[in-house]
Amino acid sequence: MKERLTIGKLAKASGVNVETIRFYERKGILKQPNKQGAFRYYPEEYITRIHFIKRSQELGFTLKETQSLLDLKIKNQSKCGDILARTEEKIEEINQKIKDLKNMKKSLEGLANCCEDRSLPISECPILDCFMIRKES
Amino acid sequence: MKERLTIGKLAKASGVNVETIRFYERKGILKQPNKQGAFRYYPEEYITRIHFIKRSQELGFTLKETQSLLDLKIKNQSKCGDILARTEEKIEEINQKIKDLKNMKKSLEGLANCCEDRSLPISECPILDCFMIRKES
DNA sequence: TTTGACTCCGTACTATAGTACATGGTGTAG
DNA sequence: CTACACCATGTACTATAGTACGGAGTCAAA
Repeated sequence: MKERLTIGKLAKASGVNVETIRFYERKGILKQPNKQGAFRYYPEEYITRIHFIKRSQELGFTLKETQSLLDLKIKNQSKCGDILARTEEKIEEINQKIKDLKNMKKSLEGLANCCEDRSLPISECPILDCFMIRKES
Repeated sequence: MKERLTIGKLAKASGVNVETIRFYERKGILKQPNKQGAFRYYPEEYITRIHFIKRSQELGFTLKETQSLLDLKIKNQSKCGDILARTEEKIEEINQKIKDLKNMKKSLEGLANCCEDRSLPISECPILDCFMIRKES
């Protein structure tokens, strides 16, 4: 055993499923390494690459966006500003999502306040009556 | 023409796609009405039902959750408190999502601040270097 | 050399929320 | 009565992010 990084060892080392790595390769997010013989043997840096993908997802980037981030990283014409732009777009997207969720929350709280007696039969539940009424915000 | 509400008219009246109504019926979210002849003819209240579903989605409920809301509405043992409980759970869920998004945002802003010169080649982009560093929050 | 663990590949399946389409049947207006 | 718009049904497809699995091939240790 020459301690080569097979897909199973890479998976264990980077904390993902073997199938996930194969999935990323199919999607073009990870490049298939040159095979020596029949198996894939990965350079060590693939561990970092997978961590990068996972971190990117934690930050709210989709796999597609992660791929484009990685593509930028590879192209040597890319400027640092390209990455910054992606980051700022994502911040804006997240701001919008937060706004949407806050609106939902406000509406739900309004509904919850409609309920004065939890033991009322559902036929007289004011929440369901309030349900269709939209706030004029 | 007896002005009966066929699926196409229901779709138009409630602002969804014909296929969507059929999809809801397959999922059990809408009950298929008794057919007179070969076609479905819907009572008028189906328009309200579809509006209810759509409103429920706007409030962050999934179709499955919407279905259980509608099920509660039908069962006459249900109490108003059941609906309130669902509403409060959903508020908690949304609070958690907002928290997660705010964490993402904070991290992304941290990354954006790493960038001092947009014209730097990507190989020297500090954002990508910062990427893997997690805040100890 | 044999065995057992691992790998390869393709395909199918999960969840969520629909959309699209082909084929054939129906209902009604002219 | 015929034409055309609409309906019924089933299946396949979209996006997102994987997971699961069957059957065949391979690598390495004993």
